[in-house]
Amino acid sequence: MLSQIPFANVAERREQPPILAVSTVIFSLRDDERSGRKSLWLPLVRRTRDPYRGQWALPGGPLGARDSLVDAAAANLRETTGLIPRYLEQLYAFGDLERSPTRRVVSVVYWALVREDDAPHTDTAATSVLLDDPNVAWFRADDEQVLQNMAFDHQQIIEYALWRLRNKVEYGSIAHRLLGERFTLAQVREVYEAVLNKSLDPANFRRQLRNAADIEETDEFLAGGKHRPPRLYRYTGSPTHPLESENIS
Amino acid sequence: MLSQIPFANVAERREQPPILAVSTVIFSLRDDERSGRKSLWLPLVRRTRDPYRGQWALPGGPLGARDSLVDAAAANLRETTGLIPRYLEQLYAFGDLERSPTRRVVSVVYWALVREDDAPHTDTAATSVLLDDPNVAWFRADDEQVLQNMAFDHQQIIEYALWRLRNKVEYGSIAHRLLGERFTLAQVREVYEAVLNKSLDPANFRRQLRNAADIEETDEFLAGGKHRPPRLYRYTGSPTHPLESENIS
DNA sequence: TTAGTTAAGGTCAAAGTGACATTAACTAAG
DNA sequence: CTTAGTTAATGTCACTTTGACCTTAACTAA
Repeated sequence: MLSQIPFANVAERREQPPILAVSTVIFSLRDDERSGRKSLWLPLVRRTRDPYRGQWALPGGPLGARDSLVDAAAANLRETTGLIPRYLEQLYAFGDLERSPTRRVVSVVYWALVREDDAPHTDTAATSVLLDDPNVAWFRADDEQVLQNMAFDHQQIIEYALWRLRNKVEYGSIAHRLLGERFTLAQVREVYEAVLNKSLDPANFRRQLRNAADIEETDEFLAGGKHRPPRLYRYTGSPTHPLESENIS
Repeated sequence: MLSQIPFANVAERREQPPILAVSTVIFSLRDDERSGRKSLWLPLVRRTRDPYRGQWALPGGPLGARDSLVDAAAANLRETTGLIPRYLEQLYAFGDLERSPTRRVVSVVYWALVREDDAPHTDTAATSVLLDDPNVAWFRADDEQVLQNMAFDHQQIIEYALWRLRNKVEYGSIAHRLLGERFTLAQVREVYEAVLNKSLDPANFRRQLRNAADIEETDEFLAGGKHRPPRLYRYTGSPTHPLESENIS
């Protein structure tokens, strides 16, 4: 594997100070024809330079000297994908020696959930890896084909982000961030079915959600379906700890 | 506040690439005369240089070019405190612009739990801030006096580590790491009482612990008390995710 | 032998959970 | 206008889990 970047020699690059970078894993909910259910999708960018030129990678870039970590992640995300997430949560700092074949890079990775409306799923066709035109595309979060051919250690990063998502305790906050201000209980259930990848009893799920103190009913209903209009609810909780949900300045 | 370090000027230092450092928050259990219960203690080191010379700080240092993040944390810990924790878990990466008054520093912070035996609580007297001799000392994790006078943003870091500890889901693993291989159910209860800072019903706590699949009884008993000898138990669980418990190489 | 102490297990009412049935309120087909 | 289809919303019931408390077991020290 050739590289045009200096310090490709291991002994040499190890003497260089580590580079600091930030990357982001973004999840969004989307209809999935394959499973019939909603499922999780994430945007990736195609690398235009070595190493891993042409392969898919997480959006990210070097940490600017004037940005805090979370600001750098947000700025980079806007530039590369056009996405403006409302909040970012720190996932993990990856710093193994051999994670980049060129220079030593320590990546602070953030993750976020965005609503379907905020996520311009520009091209449905871009869900195929075969496409060679655009440099940003959305993929199913469990698309093995794509994950296994990612640049750097980004496959592990995405898998860890998924693990964290599935092990998030708070019911309401995830749904709220994927769905928006107001949502029906059935939509929340769809979120959980997508994340946990299993069906849930609608009646029991409703009972548990309503008892969870951080979800509150509104006076509005969602009309338009071919059935009784469901009531809309609102999320009233706040992040459990400031660092678990960083604001973007 | 004077400083002998270059780039003290804000405009200047912002052009410098960020420095990468690692620090560690270590918790250990210890008898506490004040509360009558066991409580959490942590080791701090006294700074011998500006900035914050003379104040207490978390053990830590710059990231060596040859070390992975977790190895750097472990090596630094050994050098500054003599402690060799069996595992480290990544807590958070702190990277705000103004967290160090001199150069821009991004700190990847780890945390760990160590058993009382592994923690050489050398000097009981060192629990007082007034002492001026040693450069390492142990303090109660809720000692406001000390926390409020810590160097850098280390007070917030410790508070976040405590929050994470209190919100850890797994019953068994925390106790196992603070106590060792074999332990009585009452010792586990003491751990929880110390961490959560409240009393728990011994009978109900026992019932719940025994039902938790990752704790298993042994054939041994702990003799020596002035009462019926309690049975010893063993932790059989494994970390929920590799990144949640990094091995030290 | 007895008092003191903690271990270990049991009881019982209250609360919570999972499986499933019933009624409510809309749309669309005839 | 009526009826079938669909999902919303609530209720029922057996079963499990929880919190408060009691009883008995097994040791030490006086």
